[in-house]
Amino acid sequence: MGNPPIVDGRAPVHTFYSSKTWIEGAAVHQLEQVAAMPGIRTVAGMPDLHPGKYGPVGCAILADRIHPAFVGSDAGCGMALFALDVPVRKLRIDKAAERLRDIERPFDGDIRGEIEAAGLEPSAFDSALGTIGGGNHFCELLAVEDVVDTSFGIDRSRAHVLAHSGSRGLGHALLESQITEGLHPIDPDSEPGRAYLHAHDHAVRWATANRLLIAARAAQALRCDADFVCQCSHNCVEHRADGVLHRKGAAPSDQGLVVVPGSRGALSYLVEPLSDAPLEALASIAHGAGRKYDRASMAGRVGATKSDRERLMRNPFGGRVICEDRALLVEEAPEAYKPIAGVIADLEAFGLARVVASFRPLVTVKRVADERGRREERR
DNA sequence: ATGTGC
Repeated sequence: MGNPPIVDGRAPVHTFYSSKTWIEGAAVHQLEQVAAMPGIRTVAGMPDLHPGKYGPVGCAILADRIHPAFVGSDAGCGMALFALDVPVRKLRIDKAAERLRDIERPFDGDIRGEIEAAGLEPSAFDSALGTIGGGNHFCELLAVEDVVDTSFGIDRSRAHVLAHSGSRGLGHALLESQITEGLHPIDPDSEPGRAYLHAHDHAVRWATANRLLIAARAAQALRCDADFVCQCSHNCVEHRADGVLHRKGAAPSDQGLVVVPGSRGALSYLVEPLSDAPLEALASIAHGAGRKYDRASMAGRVGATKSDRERLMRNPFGGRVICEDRALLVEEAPEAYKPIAGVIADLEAFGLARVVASFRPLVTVKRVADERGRREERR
């Protein structure tokens, strides 16, 4: 079971974090505000809970209607993990980092073919397919740190690739269209409800195709092949028999293995969600470490000098960080995130998941400046 | 988060 629910006439709020886990009061307040809204049935807060723009991040919300705000502006955002057919010992980190820079450039392959192969309708945002995007998105080359459960076939020697990205302009346009209409809850069985779910499902499938293409580009850049391990979305909504289930920064516990990434300076974990987890967790688990500090405060925390930036371009394992956007380099510093070990410990303590394997980052690719260096000029 | 903006 989770902690005793917060109950006072509102929908029950079940939380799955210990008293030792850093949770901002503002995030708990947002959770309680959600629970007080009409038509909300149950709310589940995960150990990576933190405040968000349209509501708390790191939670699952069961409601009678669709709340586009709970899905947020990046429907379909999620993680995909692949095993590369190259052993880590054969990789030179600096060479790999140089090669991986290329994947942040626009994809110059057959985008229309990729869209068709994924069974997607063309959209106005397809030119971004296969690219990482901004914010907390990344593509990471990893080494296996430890395999706790050998039954899933994780090979200790192989390098892995983890893609964290979403639906780019597609999901953004979807939320913008809802804001125009007043951002109110929608009956899933109404015509607008069906239209939202249709556009949402399209964004989720686009985001999935995006992650697969990012990983394929990474493998191609490293001259190797990639074998699929797992993938899921942590920003999405699902019309189920028991209601409308929203996951905002929450990974599904009913769709196989899940990667719960730490910051770019910490381990990431492959976990097996447990089928006998408490129902109050709403078929969900944490989606990552969760932010500890807001973006704006990070320059003051990690410094903004040249040597500060140089430190941020390495990780504590001797790996590399490719991020040519100075502000982003600082905003997404490892210090901005909670320690992942606590999040994993909570998932295990509350019976939500167990660890299969852990990974350490070798190269994290984020923004790369384009030819004209425009992203740097803005700063 | 954002085909990220005058």
